[in-house]
Amino acid sequence: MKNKFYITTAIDYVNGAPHVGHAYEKILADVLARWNRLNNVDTFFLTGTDENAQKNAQAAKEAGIKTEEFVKKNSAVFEKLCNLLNLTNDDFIKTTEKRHVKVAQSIFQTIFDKGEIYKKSYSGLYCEGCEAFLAKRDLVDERCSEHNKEPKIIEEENYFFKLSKYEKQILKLVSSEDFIVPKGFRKEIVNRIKTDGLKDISVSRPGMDWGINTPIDDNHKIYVWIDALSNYISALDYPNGKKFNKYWPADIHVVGKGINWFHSVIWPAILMSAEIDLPKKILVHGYLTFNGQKISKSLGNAIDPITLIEKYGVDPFRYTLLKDIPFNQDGNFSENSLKERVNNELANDLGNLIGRVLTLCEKYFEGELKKQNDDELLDKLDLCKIEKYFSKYELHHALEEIWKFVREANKYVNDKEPWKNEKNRKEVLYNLLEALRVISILISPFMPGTSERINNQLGVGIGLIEDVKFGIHGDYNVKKEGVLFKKIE
RNA sequence: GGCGCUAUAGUUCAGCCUGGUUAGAACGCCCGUUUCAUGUGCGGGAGAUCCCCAGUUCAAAUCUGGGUAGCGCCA
Repeated sequence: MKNKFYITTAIDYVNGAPHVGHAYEKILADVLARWNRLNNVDTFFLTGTDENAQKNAQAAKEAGIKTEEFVKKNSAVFEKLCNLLNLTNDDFIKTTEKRHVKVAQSIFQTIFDKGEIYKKSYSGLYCEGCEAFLAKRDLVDERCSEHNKEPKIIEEENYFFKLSKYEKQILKLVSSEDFIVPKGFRKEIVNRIKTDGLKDISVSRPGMDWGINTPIDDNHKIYVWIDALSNYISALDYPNGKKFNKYWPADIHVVGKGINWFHSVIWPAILMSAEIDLPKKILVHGYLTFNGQKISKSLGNAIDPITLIEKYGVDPFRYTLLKDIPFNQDGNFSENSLKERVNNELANDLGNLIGRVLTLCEKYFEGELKKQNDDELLDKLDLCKIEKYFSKYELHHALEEIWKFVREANKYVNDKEPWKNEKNRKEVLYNLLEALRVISILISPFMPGTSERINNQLGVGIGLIEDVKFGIHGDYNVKKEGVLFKKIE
């Protein structure tokens, strides 16, 4: 009874430019969104930016630009990235937007009215350099490791959310096999709750000049939990929007492993308190390294994905990220690997297959092929396996399975030798065209642009998963249009 | 410190949950072969102390315990 699919990415801080890791998360979500659309599921895909974070204000200050302008400028880069990545996101939420501010405040108010937000004084180690409280482990010789300053003990009043009240319910939620995937990340959360329990958390910050005011106290801004996380429902026009009624609860929140806790524990507790349905799944992915090195600005290797896309094209970029990185592990993205994959898998295996088949069709039949009998080439495709891999989010395995079929098709051309065997030439080529049509459908979530180019050459429209079988199309009129992938170097 | 993840051919990974054929694949390398095709395709070959130690078992890459290394999370 699955008739809708709501998927989100985390919203990104805009204190710097997007890096490959941002691109990876968005592509991952996009492939899943596209896959659901292929399966005729009404899909809503959301991504966006977290603009209210203190980090952004700090970065703006360092850059000597007004925070509003800084945030607007940087946010636009993230939005541009979404376009360049060819994402099918249905909306792009920015947390400075009115529609979001309204919702964040109303959730804060709801929880406050319920008596689950209360004021308490809090004392901690405050570093003036960081403008933030530090934990003991951040200290080296009693000093802030970054600023080499001794932190002050500061006492301030904050509003706290009674997270502790939800310990039992949250533990039950996160213990479920379906909620946090993959299971390593589930264990991490379950063990942590069992060991440390849940303590109330601060949900406001006093004396800040950037962020959303709490509805109950103008001296306090809403802290990240209630602010940023509520983007997932503010974008749907909670509480009465049509989209909210249709798409909430989220089917998948795609998040990096660093923010698993916030999504698996804090966010559900906030929703419980506000009496809103809970998301169904938190899909946690690992981190990327780039050319073998940790992605960090200080190392200067936070290579701009926009540059990479311009250099290599968006589909090779999408393909390589998804093929190279096992979804439940950290992975490395390297230009060298991209080059090898483009040359071998895209240009040779797939591109050449399409080239040779279309050339044969044009050479012997001028591109026109009437419907023929099934030669069982398509039986070599294991769609069930591909579907299984998608259901387990093992996209690199899904791709591998599709490529097995590509190789089968190449082998089939060799075995049948249609340039030699006139007798069954027509049948063989027709079966190959059917194979290409099916391959185009299957790769469309990963490489939508390439899929479209294949479809154009085959003279077919956009297909769905239900079209992945022999004999759907009828007669073909194909036209070869150059090579699909140029080799690199 | 606590918890979790990872460790398998030169490289990137699969297999581990549900122990049992000569531990699979891709890339790279070597050899053969083909021309419809993008120096493309197909076939074959070399290449692995399955991180270490111990245990369970008739049997361990797989299960258990301990270690080592890398990474992550700790509100």
